[in-house]
Amino acid sequence: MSTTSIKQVAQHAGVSVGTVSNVLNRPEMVAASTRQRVQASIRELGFVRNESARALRSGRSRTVGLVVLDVANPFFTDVARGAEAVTDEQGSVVSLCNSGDDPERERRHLERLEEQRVQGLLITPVDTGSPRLDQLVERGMRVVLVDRRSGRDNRCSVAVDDVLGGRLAGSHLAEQGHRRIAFVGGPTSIRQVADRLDGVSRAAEEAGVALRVLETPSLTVNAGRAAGEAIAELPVSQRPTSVTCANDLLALGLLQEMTRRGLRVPQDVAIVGYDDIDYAAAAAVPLSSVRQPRELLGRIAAELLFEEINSPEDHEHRQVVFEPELAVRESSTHRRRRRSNG
Amino acid sequence: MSTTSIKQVAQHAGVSVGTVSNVLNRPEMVAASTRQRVQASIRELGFVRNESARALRSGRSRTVGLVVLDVANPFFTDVARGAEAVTDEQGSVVSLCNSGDDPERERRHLERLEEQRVQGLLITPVDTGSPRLDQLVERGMRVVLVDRRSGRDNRCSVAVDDVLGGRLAGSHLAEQGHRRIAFVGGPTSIRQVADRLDGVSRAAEEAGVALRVLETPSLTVNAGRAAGEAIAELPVSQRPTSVTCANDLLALGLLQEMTRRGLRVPQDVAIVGYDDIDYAAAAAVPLSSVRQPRELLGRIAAELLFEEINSPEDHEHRQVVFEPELAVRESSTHRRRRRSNG
DNA sequence: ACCAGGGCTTGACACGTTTCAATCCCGCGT
DNA sequence: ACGCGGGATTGAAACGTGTCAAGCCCTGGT
Repeated sequence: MSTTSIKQVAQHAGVSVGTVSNVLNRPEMVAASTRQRVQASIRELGFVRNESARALRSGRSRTVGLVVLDVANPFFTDVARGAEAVTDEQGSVVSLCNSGDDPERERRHLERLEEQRVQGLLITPVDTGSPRLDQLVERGMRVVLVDRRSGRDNRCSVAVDDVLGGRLAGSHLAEQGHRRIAFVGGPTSIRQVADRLDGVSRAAEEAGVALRVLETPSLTVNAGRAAGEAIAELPVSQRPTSVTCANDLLALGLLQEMTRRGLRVPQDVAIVGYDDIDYAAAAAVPLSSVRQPRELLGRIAAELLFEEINSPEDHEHRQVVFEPELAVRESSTHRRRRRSNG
Repeated sequence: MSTTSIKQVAQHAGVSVGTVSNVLNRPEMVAASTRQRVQASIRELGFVRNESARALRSGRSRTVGLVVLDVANPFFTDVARGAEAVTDEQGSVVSLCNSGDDPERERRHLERLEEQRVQGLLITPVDTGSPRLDQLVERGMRVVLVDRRSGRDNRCSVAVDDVLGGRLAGSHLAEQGHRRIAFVGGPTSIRQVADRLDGVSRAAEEAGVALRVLETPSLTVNAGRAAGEAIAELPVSQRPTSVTCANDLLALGLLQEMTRRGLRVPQDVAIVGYDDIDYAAAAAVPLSSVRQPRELLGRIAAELLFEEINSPEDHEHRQVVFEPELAVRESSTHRRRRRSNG
């Protein structure tokens, strides 16, 4: 590997290491002629700064950690994009980690990020209840919760009102005349899932319609297919006429399985998804879905984090909550409607 | 931040720093009683190893870089998953970077990864021709090209035969009786795009059918919509009856736009995508697509990299090429066929 | 001629580890 | 009683950088 150090540059340019360091970090402090000579040596020797040494010496890295539940989920990639934009403006870099909804993997990532001495952490934790995060905060790690509300007031959080989102979906279906509604999603240990279910069930209660809950082991297309199988095999008299899914991947899987079995959407079963990912509108039947400001979520989370990093003294923790909207499309409306635009 | 160092642990446990280091790295070398005492101190003080210092001292980090063109593209997230699995087995960690197809962002990422002294690099470069990568290799960086064949023999590469993929798509369409075929994709400076086009055009030539090329500025759903607009507005006599897209995102956008304008797929325009992402089969009209072993691509790339890292002397660079397959679905077949399974 | 002051440069120390030769201690064989 | 071997521990050096007090030289003012 490129093993040239500041010392060799110094020797080559006939100056001291301190001067080279100054050229790199405060170029205005060094005389123009010297600066040029040093820069020439740097180029000639192919010198590359050693980030480990810099981090060690200055006591802090230029990295923030972003831990998400599923990198393959477009929701999180959009969040990541927002977070990365802000981080980039701050001259830092994002270390993107995928917990895959597995507490053990999450633990390993957190351990590593802490060893890395990252500046801070943006995280959608697998389990909100775990004390691990609190311990991190107590040890001085700056943490912002993403897509999750903080129970404590010792950190910032950026979230979307999932109860409201669930309610939007549920009451929309009730308004469409559905009397048997199902909710597909899980595991309910995930806070978002629980909140969305909560919203749907409140809406169902208010409208006086029955709610059936099908818990899934994960939030993937495959789990959606499996749920679709379960629903399709119910006797028609018991089968729900509409389903709210905890996210779009489930909804897409469900839709796919329905179609495969010859059940029509929305006539036989109406479907509402959650997240409004790009593929939702492009699905076999354009999917109604609860839309969240994904990229903004990431942006704001990162901004809060850097606010805390840059002025720790007069920073006070905030809990930001966005409101979702329902994008109504064909999968949940009986009358076929012409879409006004793409 | 947790600022306890090995020195403080040593003092607390009444041993020397060397011993603490040994407890951490070669626990079998230290007497059981001492080990337990040290471990107790570690827990009590909440000590966390400083990765920067370790990397500096040992001269190498435990990180490999993975630079992709688009993290939001499921193709790359699957590649990343494969690469991460292998990296994880090796006790290292992946730093996932998104160049967004922008040479400048790619440059910044490479610079940072080099400063980071990463163990190696898995990369799908924006521009194969750029000398930057060669310079990196010359400076001793271990590089494996992903989804791209290496012109040089100074590094490994893992790719899929894109010419073959294009040919599969093209001859499939010709066999279906199409006489006017279009190719949608771009920019053609991207090697994959050029190769796929090459394959399609060879197939067209062999079958003696006309090929029209629509170059797009990027490989996104939106670009697909725009291309769809262009195609739909051609006079029917000139309009291609089938389209091969350079990736599935384009195909989905194209499909969406066709449907919006009342053109039927596949009757009016047949479509074949590329990548066979999960959403392809779930699209409005299930999408025919060229399937690549995405996760395997990432796995093998990482395995080659670690082979080179772990035994640099007897490692010889290899160019691995996988063969793609065509997944035929409704979007390119005239007769409706029942899908055999999900 | 001398001093003050300011612009540049230097040199040494510190950051937290790992590594390794040197040392220590203890029990065993003679 | 003595030396020896070997396991356990120590202490110091090094990794590459940032920082900062101290020193250098030169100019301008008196």
